[in-house]
Amino acid sequence: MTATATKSLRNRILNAMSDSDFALLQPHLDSTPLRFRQRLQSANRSITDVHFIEDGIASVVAVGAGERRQTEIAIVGYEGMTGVPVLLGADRSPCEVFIQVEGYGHSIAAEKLRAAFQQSRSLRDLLLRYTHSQWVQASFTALANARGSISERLARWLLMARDRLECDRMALTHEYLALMLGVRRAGVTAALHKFEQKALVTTARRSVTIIDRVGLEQIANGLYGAPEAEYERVLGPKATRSHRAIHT
Amino acid sequence: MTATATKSLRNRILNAMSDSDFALLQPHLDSTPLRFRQRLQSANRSITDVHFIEDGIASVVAVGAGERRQTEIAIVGYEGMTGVPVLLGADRSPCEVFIQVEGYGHSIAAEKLRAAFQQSRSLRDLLLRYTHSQWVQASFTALANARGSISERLARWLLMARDRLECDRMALTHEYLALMLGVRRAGVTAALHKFEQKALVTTARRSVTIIDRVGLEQIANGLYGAPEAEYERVLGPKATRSHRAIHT
DNA sequence: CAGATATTGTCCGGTTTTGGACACTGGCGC
DNA sequence: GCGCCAGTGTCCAAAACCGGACAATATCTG
Repeated sequence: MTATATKSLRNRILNAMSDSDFALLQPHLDSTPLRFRQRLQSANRSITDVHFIEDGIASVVAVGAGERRQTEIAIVGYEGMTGVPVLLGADRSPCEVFIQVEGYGHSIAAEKLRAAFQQSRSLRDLLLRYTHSQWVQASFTALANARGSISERLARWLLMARDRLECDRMALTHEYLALMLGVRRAGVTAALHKFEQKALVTTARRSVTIIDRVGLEQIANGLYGAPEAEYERVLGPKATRSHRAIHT
Repeated sequence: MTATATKSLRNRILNAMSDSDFALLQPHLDSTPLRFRQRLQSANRSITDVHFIEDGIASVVAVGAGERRQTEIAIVGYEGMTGVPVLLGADRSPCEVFIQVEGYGHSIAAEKLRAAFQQSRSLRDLLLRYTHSQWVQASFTALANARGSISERLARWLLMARDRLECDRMALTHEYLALMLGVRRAGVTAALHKFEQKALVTTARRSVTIIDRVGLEQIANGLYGAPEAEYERVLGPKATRSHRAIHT
């Protein structure tokens, strides 16, 4: 709260916690840039630190046997955090986490977070509620993958990304989208063309811009919405408190 | 430990916990049958009680908009428990849980479990480690749904069910398997025929019997194994302690 | 034993997706 | 100003899968 170099926090988890809980974490928080394709966690390797994201998008990806067998499980933006396994007492998991859209966040050493997690019941409750919402998101990813067409899944993905970037224009390649959805690159191209014909998005090289959000939600056909509602339900309304300040 | 009506516990979570943690739960545990198709949790309705399964299989299913849009996220047998959202501080979730293969288990009121969860650090750690393993299972379900063929997914499912029933013969209909995998019933029939031709299983009405486990693992093609290994890693080896006894 | 019902076997056409390939293009570095 | 190349548009044949339907066979009920 000193006058020098304060920065407002956007991360909704950090914002939602009590002052005392925040005080537990603040000494250990480091503001760090999140560069494109930066790997925050590797499969089956110890998770050293956890990131509360301020801007950008991180992907949680399950990797099976064989390099081509991977797909996105969940995405994390300023509404969330990476490293959920740390909370659950697993120092590692068979999933990778990497930055899909660059931005920045606040990192904290896994042990420090874990210590605070053990110390404060209210912090624990908050972080576990977020864990629940991420679980729900993963569940609906599984549902979307089982029953959804490429168009439906792509629409869902674009909407989820938009929510987290709070910006209609997203810099992504078809190749990357295909990797995330676990489909062929050409399939993404075709689906985007359909969206463009219906005036739902405009595309350019490395860029997709949403121009009809409601239309996309209709395309997503029920695959978008439930996890988002669940997040709001358990993490409370967006503006519970004014943005917290942090000095850097 | 009285001589009358003691029953050995098979549930691996109950078996893995310390005596004192078990003592916290035991007064509230009720042995209950789990009947076929019994619904243990409904989507978006308060979870009243949690089940530590002793025998049988429960399915966690995500239901989207439209009745046909549902698919299995995770399965739970004697290695686990239902009601993970209760641990995470959410009294409900947009998923259903119901009994897929009948058996029995020990139920406990959600508030009682939650109270014990808050009271004992070690109990909390254990239950959260299980939560992690269930998350990993759900992640690989999402991966399987995205990238796996019907055969691969069916092989994975049969192996997971076999692990939980510890029995090679399973009583299930193609219709039900199709519902779980989120595919057409005829697709399951065709895949089972392929398995039968390769002498991996034998089938009968309402019955599938695994006769070549290793062969099925090969069919599953990397989709089976990782979640199972993660469970063993975080929940410890199977026979950490002798089976606990409970009087009923 | 005679339905009635549940379950499985099978077939169809049509759609979606895949794997692989190749041409085109916009923008960057030199 | 030119070449390079990541990124995109497009095509093909083959496979997988779907929705729907109907027949055949177990199993159950009375």
